[in-house]
Amino acid sequence: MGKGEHTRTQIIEHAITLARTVGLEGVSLGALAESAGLSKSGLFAHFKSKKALQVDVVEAAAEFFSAVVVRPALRQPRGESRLRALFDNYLRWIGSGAPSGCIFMSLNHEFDDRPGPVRDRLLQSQKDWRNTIKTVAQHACEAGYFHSDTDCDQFAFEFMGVSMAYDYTLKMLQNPQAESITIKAYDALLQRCVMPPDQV
Amino acid sequence: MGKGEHTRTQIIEHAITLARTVGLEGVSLGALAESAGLSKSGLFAHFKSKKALQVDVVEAAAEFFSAVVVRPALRQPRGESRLRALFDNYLRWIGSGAPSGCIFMSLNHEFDDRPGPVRDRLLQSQKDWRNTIKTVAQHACEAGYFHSDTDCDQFAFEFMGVSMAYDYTLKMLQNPQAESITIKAYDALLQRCVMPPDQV
DNA sequence: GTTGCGACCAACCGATCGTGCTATTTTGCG
DNA sequence: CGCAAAATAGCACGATCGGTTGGTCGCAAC
Repeated sequence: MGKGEHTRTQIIEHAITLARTVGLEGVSLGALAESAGLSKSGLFAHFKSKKALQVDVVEAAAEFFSAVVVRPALRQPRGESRLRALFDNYLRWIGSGAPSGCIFMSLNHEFDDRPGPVRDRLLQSQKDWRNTIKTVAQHACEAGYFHSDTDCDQFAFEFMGVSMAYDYTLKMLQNPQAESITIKAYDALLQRCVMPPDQV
Repeated sequence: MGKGEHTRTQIIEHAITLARTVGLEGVSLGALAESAGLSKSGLFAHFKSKKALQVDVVEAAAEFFSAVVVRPALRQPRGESRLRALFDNYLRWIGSGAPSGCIFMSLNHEFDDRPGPVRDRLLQSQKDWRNTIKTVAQHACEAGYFHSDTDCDQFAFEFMGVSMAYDYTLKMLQNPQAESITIKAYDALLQRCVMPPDQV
């Protein structure tokens, strides 16, 4: 990997950090250059345009998400433990970071009414994520952990709901009990889906 | 109401509309002036600063929310029907409008990491709303509709979760079944809280 | 009829925006 | 080392940003 590639990666990391607080549109090239320690034109040479930079940022964030949330969970055996890992990792993803919170939830709201390549890439990552949840839930059904008639689309929907409420309670309300409330909600959701032990 | 007041109200309405797609920071005074049919300076004369305008916008949105969601629900009798009305109105609030979606959910994500008067006002409205949900749920307990040991904070949390997932499924995923999925999720949440009929 | 005031506007300010074009420096290879 | 290529910086551009200034217009009170 050449030097340019390395710098480029660092730029994107700084962009992600800035975007967490001011949004992706709010990241100006001047501010980003200063944050990354380059001149504005030196930075700009790495990207074709600001829009392209934004797409690259979403791309990088999606890759990072997959690396720390999805792939580790997929290394767990199908069924309960994989589902558990998916939830644990996601909880950590949302709760950690500086500043904390899931960057995709912010970006989703920023771009849900802004058609274009950024929204398109964002939507793709969201569909992937949602599909992952759904598939993992289906495995839980096949493994006999969930009721076989569990609606896995519905499960994914409510799973996302709990996660969003967590992000909101953590970042906006700054409720220190956010995590424990979230775990309770998730447990309640699970309880509706799992087979009663005497039926296993 | 003088002419100035009327113009001012119209400006804020245009600002709310624009903010739905570009965010509140993204509403420039120039674009807002053009949208409202005034000169930039003519518009600016109505506000002390852009920040003050933003606070006024949040204020107006909160008032509107209260008028179309909260107050009509509070006219219903305590217990089941008031809770039902609260949910129905909120669902309509999220699903209607142009463009659709709850503007507070967007603003929350935009300002959750931006300390200042806008965030403060936003947080206040969120606490009010959350408190409304909680209180209405408590009334449902007192009326014997909910189990008396229902955790109403937990209920409010999960209620918000379902609502956020709705907003997301509607605006980002653009799933036409968003509403029916949401109603199912809400019913499941209710089912955990309501007294079984034979115990009533 | 003129005086006073609220509503509004054109022109402008310095700063910053994204984005080119042209050096200049730095890097990696022979 | 020397040298081409890659990486970065300097500089300038038109546009737009939030905000200011000075003033005009219509209307109501006197």
